Amino acid sequence: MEIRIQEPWPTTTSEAVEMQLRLRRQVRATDETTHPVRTVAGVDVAYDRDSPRLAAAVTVLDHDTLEEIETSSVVTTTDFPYEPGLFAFRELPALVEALRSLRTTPDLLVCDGHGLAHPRRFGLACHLGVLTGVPTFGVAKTVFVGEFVPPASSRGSTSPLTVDGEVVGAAVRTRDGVKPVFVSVGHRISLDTASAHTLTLSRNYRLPETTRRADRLSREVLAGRVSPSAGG
DNA sequence: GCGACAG
DNA sequence: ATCTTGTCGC
Repeated sequence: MEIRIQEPWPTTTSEAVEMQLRLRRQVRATDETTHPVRTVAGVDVAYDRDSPRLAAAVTVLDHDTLEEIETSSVVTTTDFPYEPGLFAFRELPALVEALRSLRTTPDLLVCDGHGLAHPRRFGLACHLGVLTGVPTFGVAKTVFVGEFVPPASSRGSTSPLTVDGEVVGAAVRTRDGVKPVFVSVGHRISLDTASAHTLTLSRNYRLPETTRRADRLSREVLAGRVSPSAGG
């Protein structure tokens, strides 16, 4: 898929924050999909324990059957240190490169992390959505900002994640009696639709199948068991 | 000032 | 994120 980037990529913390504050105005939290969702992509990054090496992976699945349609991966390094609130600047360059070599343009992108449920309302999912123009949402394993009342213990239960009364996401129970995941809007989708997709994609495990596949591929590639950009 | 802090 | 043994449960 094509992804255009004209601005220089931030190098410092202040430049990164500045970019987030500027780009967040482009985020739209409403459903904008004009055609049925056929393909859903999951993205994830794996890091090497003692080197700046990292592997980014994308897996495109058929929305209905969850069968793998195409994959893409890349191994590279990063200079941007991990900093809560700015970790998108660590992962995005590699993810964009992996997405670019995709021949398919996914109808939906599922990110490993938050979207609007971020200190400046512009997490990785929002950033990737604005960069690609594709509807995105984030599914995180832990809360970053906000408060919530634990949803009922049965699969499908949800409860709002709020910051000073503002709903920034939702705690979604994807499995009976298992810790909920935290869903938030990235771009061009509503929270309800994102939550519904999360449940659909997490029928047998706590995390969406998209995220699980991308996570596994990124680790395999980083370990050298699978060659990068091998395609689907 | 202190603690918390997506991956 | 990554490092790790055993353990509880379906």
